[in-house]
Amino acid sequence: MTKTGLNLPKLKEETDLLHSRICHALREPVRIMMLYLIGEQDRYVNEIAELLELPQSTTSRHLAVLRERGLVNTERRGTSVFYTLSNPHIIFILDEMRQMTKQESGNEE
Amino acid sequence: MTKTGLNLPKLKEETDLLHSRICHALREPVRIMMLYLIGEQDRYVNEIAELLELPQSTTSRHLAVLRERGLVNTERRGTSVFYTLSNPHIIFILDEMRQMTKQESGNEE
DNA sequence: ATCATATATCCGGTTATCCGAATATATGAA
DNA sequence: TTCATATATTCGGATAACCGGATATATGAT
Repeated sequence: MTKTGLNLPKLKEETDLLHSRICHALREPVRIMMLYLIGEQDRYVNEIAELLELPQSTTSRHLAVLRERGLVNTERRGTSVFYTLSNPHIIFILDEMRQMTKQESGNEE
Repeated sequence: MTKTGLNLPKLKEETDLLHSRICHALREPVRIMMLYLIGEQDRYVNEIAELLELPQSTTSRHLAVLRERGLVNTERRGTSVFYTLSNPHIIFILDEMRQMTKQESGNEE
């Protein structure tokens, strides 16, 4: 009989949450770039579109995903909408992942 | 003119790497569960299938994704194939994300 | 009110991923 | 070799996410 010391139903619940909040948001590489850009400083939509060389509608849609998942907040300033990180810890997490993959690409045999 | 102190091309490259290695692997909640199960102890395919109540082919395909992305390694023992974490740090990262979403679900207003 | 700018949403079409049954492959035992 | 078990892969079909042009909405200035 297979066993585990993990509380599977509880872990499943938390996993579904972290998946829908974070993993889904990180599904597209450009969204990760957007988080880094916003992490550097608050930014408005066209600024991000220009830096990443993306159409405005595409940029806005990606930002909407980040917003819906709660990773960023918005703040209107005049006609612009500034995006801010709701929790800068996401950058730490991204850096950890980045670090991990960098290590591994060196370990190949 | 829009500016950033980030090295965008380099960041993009590293972001693409972390995305294809990690984010893509975490695209499905069951794959996250699999990492936790394997992180607890080395496990073979049917064991994982049973614990997660998934068909064998589905389980094997998901494990293949984790393998292709370099998150797990395999080791044959008799007729079974044991899966192991190639880098346990992934569990730390998952826990960080889990923590982050738990905090946020309490912050709602 | 009208215009210019900034952002969000809608639209259709395309592509990628997923699923699980069925099949193929690999190992060990008889 | 033949059989049983364990795992991997193939298959067609369904679903979900993506794209960017076009359009709608919101703000501020004249």
